[in-house]
Amino acid sequence: MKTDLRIIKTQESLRNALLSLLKIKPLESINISELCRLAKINRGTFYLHYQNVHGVFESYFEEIIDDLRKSYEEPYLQTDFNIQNLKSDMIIIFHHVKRYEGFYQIIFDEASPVRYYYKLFHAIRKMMKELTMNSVDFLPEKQVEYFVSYQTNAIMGILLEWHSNHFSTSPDELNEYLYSFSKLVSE
Amino acid sequence: MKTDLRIIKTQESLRNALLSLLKIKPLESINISELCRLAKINRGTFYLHYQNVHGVFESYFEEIIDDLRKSYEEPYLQTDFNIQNLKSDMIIIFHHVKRYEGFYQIIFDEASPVRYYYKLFHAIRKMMKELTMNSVDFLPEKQVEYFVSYQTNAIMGILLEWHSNHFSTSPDELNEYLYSFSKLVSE
DNA sequence: TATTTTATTGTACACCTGTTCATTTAAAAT
DNA sequence: ATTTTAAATGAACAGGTGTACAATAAAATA
Repeated sequence: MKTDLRIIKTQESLRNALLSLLKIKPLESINISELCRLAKINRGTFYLHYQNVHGVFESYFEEIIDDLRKSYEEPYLQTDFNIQNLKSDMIIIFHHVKRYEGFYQIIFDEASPVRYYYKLFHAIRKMMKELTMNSVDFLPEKQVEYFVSYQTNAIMGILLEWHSNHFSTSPDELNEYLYSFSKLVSE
Repeated sequence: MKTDLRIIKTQESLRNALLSLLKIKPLESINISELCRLAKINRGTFYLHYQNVHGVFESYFEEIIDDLRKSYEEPYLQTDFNIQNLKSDMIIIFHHVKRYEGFYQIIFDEASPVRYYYKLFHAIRKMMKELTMNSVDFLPEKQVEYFVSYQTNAIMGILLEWHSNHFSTSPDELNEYLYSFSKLVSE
């Protein structure tokens, strides 16, 4: 059973309207009424699909996250599922964020709900868990969960620093850093 | 020149009203009008002090962060500025979050602005920088900044995991984990 | 094509928001 | 105690919010 065409049309209009508005003003300043006016959608209809403007943005962000997931799976398909080392896998994240730099400016904006941060965190965490699961199987399960979150968020710390300098470092340089940091930690 | 008594009274009323409301409903559902009604403050007056409900909460959070800073400085005063090792310093953070568990439930709530996360991040980062500065002076400055953010956010990853299990692990246990993870990373 | 289903619309309502401005009132300064 | 300063108030306004419901129109189905 496929989705009603009217639903697709409504959601597309709203997304396009949001993308247009984002080119001229920040997300926080966009309200439902003006979004609906631009999208030529009745305001009541809006509430049949989303709760607020963030809902429209979030549905777009979910597709961007899907793109990250695909980037992660690709190399495995190519190399016949040979597990590569953690560091060379993480460069995928830096390239992904760089590609959608404009969006990640919004994701990491102070006013954005921390929900966006969590969405990215969980996407990266899932990769991280696959990569580290085997190497820490001597740890109790609870501790493994903590370790994966610890590792994942360390990388997100690099993203935060990257954002604070307006993504002015290259993905390759960041990957070098990441590699050297993991050598550094336990001296 | 000290603050006008009327200002203090207004801000106190609003804070008390917010704390009362937080006991019965989530932060996101509290609006300015009801907050002012409860605080017996004219709504126009509210805008002379804050932009939104989060502003009232944030001013309270800043004092909680100050408390963390003080906890961090204390041991140095006691032990005559002997720099202890990184792990034993970080347990302060776990105890702090546990003490204000109710507030950190809100700070880490999906709907909260990521600004709160950043506030905590920067407080911890400042401690982390002091603690690691000397041991990585062979790195170029830019890389040091990345490393400090990497290290800081790793610890915040533990806090995220802690929050997701409703702070059910003890601070001492978390500190054990943190210690073992730093041994683990570069195998 | 005719019929059924359901998404969208238009209208209405009570309430919230952010701002302005003249007036009142309380604190600070003399 | 009186004057000066400035914070708080109350009223008003245009616009946004979230919800409800009957009417319309477009898509799916037979």
